[in-house]
Amino acid sequence: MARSPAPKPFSQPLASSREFGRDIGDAIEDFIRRRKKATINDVASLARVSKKTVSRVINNSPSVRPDTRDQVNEIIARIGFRPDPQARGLAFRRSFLFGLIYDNPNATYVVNMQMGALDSLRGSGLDLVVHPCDRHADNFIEDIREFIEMQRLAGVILLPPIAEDRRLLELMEELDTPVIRVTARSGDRNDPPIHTAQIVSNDRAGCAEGGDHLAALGHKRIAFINGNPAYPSAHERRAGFEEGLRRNGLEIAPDLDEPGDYSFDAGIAAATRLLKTANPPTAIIACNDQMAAGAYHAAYGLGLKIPEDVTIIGFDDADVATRIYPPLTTVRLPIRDMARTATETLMSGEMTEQTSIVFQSKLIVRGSSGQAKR
Amino acid sequence: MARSPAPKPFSQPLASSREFGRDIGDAIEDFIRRRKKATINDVASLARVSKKTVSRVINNSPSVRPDTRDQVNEIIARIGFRPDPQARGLAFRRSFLFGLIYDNPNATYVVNMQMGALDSLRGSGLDLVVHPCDRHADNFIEDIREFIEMQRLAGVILLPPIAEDRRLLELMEELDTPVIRVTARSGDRNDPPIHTAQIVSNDRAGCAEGGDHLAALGHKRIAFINGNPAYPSAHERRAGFEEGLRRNGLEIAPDLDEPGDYSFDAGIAAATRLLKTANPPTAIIACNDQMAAGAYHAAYGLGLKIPEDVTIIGFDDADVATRIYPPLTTVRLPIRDMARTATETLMSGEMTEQTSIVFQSKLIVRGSSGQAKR
DNA sequence: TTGTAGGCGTTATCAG
DNA sequence: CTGATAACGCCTACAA
Repeated sequence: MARSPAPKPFSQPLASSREFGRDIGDAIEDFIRRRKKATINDVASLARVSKKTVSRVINNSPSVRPDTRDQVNEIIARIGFRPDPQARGLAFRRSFLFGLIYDNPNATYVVNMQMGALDSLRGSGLDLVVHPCDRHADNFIEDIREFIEMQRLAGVILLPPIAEDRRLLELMEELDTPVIRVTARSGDRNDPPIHTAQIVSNDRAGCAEGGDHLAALGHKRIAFINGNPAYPSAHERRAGFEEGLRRNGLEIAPDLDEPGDYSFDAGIAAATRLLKTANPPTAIIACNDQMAAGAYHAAYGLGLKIPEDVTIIGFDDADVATRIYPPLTTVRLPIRDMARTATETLMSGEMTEQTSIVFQSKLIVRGSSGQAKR
Repeated sequence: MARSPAPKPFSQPLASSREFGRDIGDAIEDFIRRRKKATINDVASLARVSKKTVSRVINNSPSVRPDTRDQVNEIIARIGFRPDPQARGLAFRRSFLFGLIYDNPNATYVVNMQMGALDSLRGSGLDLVVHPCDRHADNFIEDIREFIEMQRLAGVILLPPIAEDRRLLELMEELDTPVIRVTARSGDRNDPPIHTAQIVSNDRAGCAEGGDHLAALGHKRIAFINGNPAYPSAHERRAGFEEGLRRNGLEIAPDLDEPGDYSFDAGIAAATRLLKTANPPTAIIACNDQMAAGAYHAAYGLGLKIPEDVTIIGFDDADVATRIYPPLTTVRLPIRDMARTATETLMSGEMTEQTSIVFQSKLIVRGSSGQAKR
C-alpha cells in the first residue's frame, strides 16, 4: 500500500505590490480586459518565464528563486489565474476530488459527515463527491471500484457500516488510493487485522456513562434493545452499557434482552414486548435514537409516561433526540469532528496503515431519564 | 444563455460474442494479462482502427459503420476500457460532474435531494459534487463562482432557499453552465421574471387540503405559525392553508397568527404563546415539521394532549413527522422525485429558460389531527 | 465512413 | 534554478 504523497492543492498567492515595467503592466491590463480564463501559458508569457517555472510555483516546488516566485505570484494574482484541476488531474493521474462512500440510512449522520469533510476541504481546492451505495447489491464492489478508478479520486472516506466490509477493504488495498475508514472501535473481537488508516469512535465510554447514570437513578430492572448485530457498533455499545452497569453491581435483565436492527420499527416492536411483560423494566436502553423513538411510541401507545413510568436512553444524539418529547438522554459521538479529522488526515498524506485516531463518546442527559420508582 | 448540449456520458457497451482472428485474440489476452488501465490507444490498435473512430464509438457518433462499431465495442468490453473523464473533460472543456449547491439546514431534505439526483445519475458516468454554502458569508457568490468555474461543472442544481437568490441567479446567467433551480412556486407575487429552468413544488395544493381537513374535523379556532417570510415557501404555504380554510368558510384566527422562522425553537415559542392565551386554538398549523415538533413540546409542556386537546399539522413530511408521538399530519412534497426530474432534465440538455415542471404536494393524515372538541 | 494533425492545460524528463 | 520537449487521454477540425 505504498503511496506517493498527494500533490498539494493549489492555494491562492497573496498579491504583492511589486512594480512592473510599463510594458508588462499594459500587457496585464490588456489581458484582464479580455476577460478570458487565464492559463498557465498566459502567466508564463506575462511573467517572462517558462510554463514549467509557473508550474513549479503553483506546486510550491522549493527550487524556484524567491524573486522569480514573487514575480510569478504577482502575475497570477493580477490576472486571476487558477490552474485547471482537470488538466492537472490528467497530468498527475489523480483528480482533486475526495470521495465519500457510504450505505447509511441515517440522514443526519451522513450530512454531519459531509459537513465535517467539507469543513476541512474548504479552501483547499479539493471538492467532495458523494457516493451512496447498496452493500446488498450484486455490483456493490464493482460499482465502487469503477467510481474510484474512473474519477481517480485523491482520497476516499469510508463510513460505517461498509467501512467494516472485508470485500471493500480488499478492494481498497488493491486500488492504491488513499483511504480512511470511520468505524466503531472493535475492542477485543479477534478479527483479522485491518490494513487501513482509521478514525474510530469509542462508543463504549459514553455507554458506560449511561450505565452509571441508570445506576445513580436507582434503576435495577433494566431492558436492552440491541442494534443490528452485523455491525460492530452494536457489540461495542452493548459492551459499554454492560460495563457501566456491571461496575455498579447491575446487569441487563436476562428476560428483558431484545434483539433489534437500529430501525424505528424494531424499536416499537421490542419496546412493546418489553413493556407488556408481567414485570416490565423501569429503564430501557436502546442501541440508537431511532429505536429509542420507537420505544417512546410503544410506551405512549400503552398509556405510559416518560420518564415517570419508564426511563429511556438512546445513542447518537441525532436530531430526533431533541425533537421527541421529552428530549432523549443519549450518547453523543463527535461525528463532524471525526469527519474533519478524517479528511485532514487524508489530506496530510502522512497516514499509514497503523494510523488510528480515537474519539470518545459521551452521555448527554435529558428529560427521558428519571428516578426509578421501584 | 445559449448552450451547447452536454456531451453524452459514456455507457458500457454489451459484450458481444463476435469471433476474432487468432492473433487479435492473443493480443487481447496479452493485454488483459498486463492489467494496466486501458486507454483509447489500446482499443484503437487492438481494433485496428484509429483513435478517432474509437472516440466516435464512445460518443455515439452516428457516422460509424455498424460493424466497425460492434468490433470496437467488443474490444472495449473485452479489455474493460473506460474513457478517462479527466481527459475527456479537458478536451470538452467540461467535467463530468454535477454540482448540488445549497444552504439548507434540513438534513433529511438535503439527503433526499442527493438521493434523487444520484438515482438519475447512476450509470450515466456522471458523479455528484456537493457544495453546501453560507448565503450570509461575504464571499458567498465568489465561492460558488470559483466552485463552478474551476470544476467546469456539467450542470448545477440549486436548492431552496438560495435558488431564490438574485445575486446567485445573475451569476449563473453569466457563467454559461446549465442550471436548474428547485423552488416553491411563487404564484402571484410580481417578482421580476427568472431566466432559469426550474422544478417547482406547488406547496399550495397540499396545504389547501390541510385546510379542508381541519374544516372536516370541525375546527373553527385555528392558529398559524408562519415560516421564515424571507422564503417564498412561507408565503406559498400560508396562501395554501388560507385558501383551503376560506373555501370552507374558515380563516386563521387573527389573534392566533404567530411569526416563525422554520426552526424548532420558534415552534416551541410560538405554540407556547398560542396555547397560553385565554381562548386557545383547537388546531395549530405549522409551516414546517420542525416547528410542528416544537408545538408538540409546547403542548406537552403545558400538560395538553395531542390530538385530544389540540390538533397539529405540519409541512414537509420529514423523518421527524413519524418519530414524534403521535405521528404528525403533514403535507408531503415529492422531494426525491423532484431531484430525479431536475437531474434528468439537466442531463437531457433539452431545457430552456422557460422550462418549469411542477410537482404537487399532498396531505398525509396521521394521528396528530382529531375532531374539534369545541 | 475513416484517419491525420493538432490542441485542451498541466506536469515530467532531462538537459543546460 | 530554469526551460525545451514530450507526455497525460481524449476530442475537434479538416482531409481523404
